[in-house]
Amino acid sequence: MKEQGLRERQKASRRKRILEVAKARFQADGYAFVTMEAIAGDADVSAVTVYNHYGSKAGLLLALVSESDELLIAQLGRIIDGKPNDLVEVVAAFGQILRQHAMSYLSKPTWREVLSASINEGSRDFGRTYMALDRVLIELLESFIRDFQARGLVTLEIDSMALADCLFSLQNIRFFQFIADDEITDAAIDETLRSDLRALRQLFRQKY
Amino acid sequence: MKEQGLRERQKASRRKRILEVAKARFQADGYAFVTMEAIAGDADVSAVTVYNHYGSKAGLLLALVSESDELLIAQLGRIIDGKPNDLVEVVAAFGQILRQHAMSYLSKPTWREVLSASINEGSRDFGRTYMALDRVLIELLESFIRDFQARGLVTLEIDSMALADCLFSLQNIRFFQFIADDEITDAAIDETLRSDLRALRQLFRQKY
DNA sequence: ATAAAATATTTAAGTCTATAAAATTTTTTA
DNA sequence: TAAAAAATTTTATAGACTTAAATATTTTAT
Repeated sequence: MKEQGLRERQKASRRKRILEVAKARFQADGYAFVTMEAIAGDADVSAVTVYNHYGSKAGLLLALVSESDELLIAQLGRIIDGKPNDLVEVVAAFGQILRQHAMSYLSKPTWREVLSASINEGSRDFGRTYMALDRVLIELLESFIRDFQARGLVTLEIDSMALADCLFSLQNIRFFQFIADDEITDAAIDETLRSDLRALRQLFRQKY
Repeated sequence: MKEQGLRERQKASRRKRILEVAKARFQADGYAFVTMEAIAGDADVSAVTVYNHYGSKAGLLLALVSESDELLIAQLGRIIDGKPNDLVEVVAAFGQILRQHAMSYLSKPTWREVLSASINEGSRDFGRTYMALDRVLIELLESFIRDFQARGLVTLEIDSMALADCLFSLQNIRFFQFIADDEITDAAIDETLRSDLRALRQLFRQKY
């Protein structure tokens, strides 16, 4: 740890306080109904200070989301403990944990704001923050694939990174669809993802 | 055609005029810099009327995008004319045409607004409009797959709809990534998509 | 210890999207 | 031709976001 002056500590504590009250407000009243003024008021700062720290209302949301990551990663890591023998099951479990974690944290409408913002801010600072989470998840999935390779269940020929990226992406777009539609259930998306992998297996198993 | 009263015709013509000036303005000045007032002014209506017709600025954009569909579908339809023997090539061509069409119509920043809005409005009216386009594209891809099946290149065992949905989705998330990042080239995404399919083929070819 | 520099926050003012209600115009219908 | 219906405009308002200037407050250099 490097020496922190008073100024830096104050700034960090203000920043933390803003995020805390934002989370409480979002959960209590729902994202759309919370004004930036209200958050600023709760945190005893001016609205402009909130903007200085987080850039936008969506920025606050993205900061909140990336906060919840350690927990998610720990949960996902446990998939491999069961020594699964089927990669399809791993991908399905991966998707399911992601969706359940997401739903335990925010509602679908609020997640839509998150995804929407992450695309819109794609190239900018905290758009990248969100992308960085994806990167971590892909690396986790890659480690599972390498485990399969080590156990002789997946051929070493395969570029584990490419496969991880692809399987994660497939899972991810189904996650998008899950979030986009209020009616779609977790079970329905799970079945879609399995159906995806089934179709791909059938396609590539045949020689042509 | 059913008989249209004067009122309906006036409404339709106003609606059309609004979309036309919006398109011109967006292309000339860039989406972010165009105000709703400016569009309304160009179309000789009040700003509220623009909102009445299209709901929001993003709504205008989505209406514009779905306008360009017939052309796209015609172009995509031509893929099958070359009688390709490799489904991977079909998917790659599909993605490439989609990206090129998109880029000829709007810039990446503007497309980010479109995608962002389509997620955010997921459940509502024109969020569905955008989803409907996806549906059409999936059906087109399915017809290609059935063509492959008819020619004995793909086993009849496969649920062509499930495969089309899955392959389109994979292509689609790569499209999202293409749009999200200003730096990524068309060629890079093409390679990623091919690498996806390569990895999947290697995975499912092996027996396990 | 203190003046100067650097940093962060606040105040104030304004732009733009979006919505709502009331008033107005125009077309349709009886 | 008067009443009803439909669409638009006017007016007013909330809230996200931005910018510039003013105001502390901490840091640093003396």
